[in-house]
Amino acid sequence: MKPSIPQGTRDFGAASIRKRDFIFQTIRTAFTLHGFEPLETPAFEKLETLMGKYGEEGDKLIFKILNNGLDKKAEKAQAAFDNVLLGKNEPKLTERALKYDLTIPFARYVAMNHGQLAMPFKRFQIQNVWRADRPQKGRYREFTQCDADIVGSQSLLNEVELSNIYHNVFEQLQIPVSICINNRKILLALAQQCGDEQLITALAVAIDKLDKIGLEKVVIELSDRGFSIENIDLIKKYLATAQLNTNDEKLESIEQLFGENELAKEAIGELKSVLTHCSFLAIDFTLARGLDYYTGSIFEVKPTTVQMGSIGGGGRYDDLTGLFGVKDVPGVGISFGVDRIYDVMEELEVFPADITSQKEVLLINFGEEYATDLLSIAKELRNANIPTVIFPDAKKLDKQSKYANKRGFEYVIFFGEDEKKNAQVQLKNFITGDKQIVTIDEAIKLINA
RNA sequence: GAGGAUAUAGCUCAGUUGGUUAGAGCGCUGGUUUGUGGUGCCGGAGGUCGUGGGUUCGAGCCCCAUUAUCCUCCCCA
Repeated sequence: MKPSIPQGTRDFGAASIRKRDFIFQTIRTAFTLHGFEPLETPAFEKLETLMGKYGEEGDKLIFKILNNGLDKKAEKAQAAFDNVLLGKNEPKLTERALKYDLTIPFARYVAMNHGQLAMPFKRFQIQNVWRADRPQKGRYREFTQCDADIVGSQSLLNEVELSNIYHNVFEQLQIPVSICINNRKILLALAQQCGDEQLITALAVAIDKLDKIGLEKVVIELSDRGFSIENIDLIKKYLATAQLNTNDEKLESIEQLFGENELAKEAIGELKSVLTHCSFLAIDFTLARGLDYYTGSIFEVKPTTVQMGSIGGGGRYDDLTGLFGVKDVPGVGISFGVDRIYDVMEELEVFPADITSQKEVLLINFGEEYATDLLSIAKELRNANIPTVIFPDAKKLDKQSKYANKRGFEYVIFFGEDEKKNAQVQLKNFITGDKQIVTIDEAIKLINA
């Protein structure tokens, strides 16, 4: 058979792992410096833990794991399978699923352990998640998320801290981004004005498309969804804020639009409070975000110079653990999409040059009789923190040298008959081509220089 | 779920209106200095043209089906 990997997955070679590690390190350091503690949860959860948390679409995109020992009757299995395809829970066929994001498993963890956790609880989590989505540019079926959440605190200071993490990390990674903020309460207020808070989902879906399909088509979609002409007129006025340039202008026009609406006043107050400390944030009243569990601030990060979907997102949820029977644990969190960040950085060519080159040394093998010497040279080099490879076979020297060249060793050490007589080594710099005969200690100094 | 594109050597691709032994670059491999790589020069291996049918005297090229991948929309990181 022709070897291949499943759709939407990737292998990571040495070069890409080093680059990915660079991103992970940057994010992990920022999380740690802001006092978040690490957490890991299983790759798969009980299906019931995940189902119904991501909306109808989300349920279909969850990777379900087939049970072992399935019912042998074909019709029964088929019926169960059809249920699963409809996005229903079907314990006879599948009762576990790969995790879809890090937030819901985290909520499950908090709900299970809230008695023991020191509140406010701050955790970060860097793990893979899986989605049975159709892969395309910047979209994978297995990808890595880096989440930081704070639960057990209503304070907007948390929003400020998380915003600062976004700001710091993308600055360090040298990705020009716009970090957008909005507040779900303002959308809820808009739904209220339209006569029904339940309309928020339909409203959010339509509004979110503004920059993609344009105002006219949004209006058409809204009217298809049954919004009245007066309501659409209101929504149009609301969307007009997207044209304004500054946060102040946007806030002002929204204030005028909503007047004395309590929710709107709350939302505006919260936005202003966060903006006081984070002037880099950009208000975007058309930002909606699909996930239903957000209730307050919502964030989204987009690269400004590269065509790519959002590379980060998050928001406040007042009752995430309520889904698991634990009330009154409000929280707020953000997420980084490492895979997209990687693609963006690759496109912008902003990976530091030195992460791909390692100061490694190759010891040329002149034959079995030198094994003991090579091992002790290697030991000295490694004690000096120099990654060292002993070429295992006494192949021709040009073969060994070619290997050194191909793998990108910075130094090669020759230790053969002549060198052994003088208790020295020949150190060759494979970048410059310079050779010199020196003692091992001198070689170590030269390499570490 | 809807739409579009592609499938030829290990990789990236070319292949002209269907016409003999299907090409290039890179990579791999051997030699060019029998203790030294990268650049040069010479040589070599490697493809039942995604799969299955059909049209034709003849198909990499045309038609149908199928599978896979990529891209767009939906949705998202």
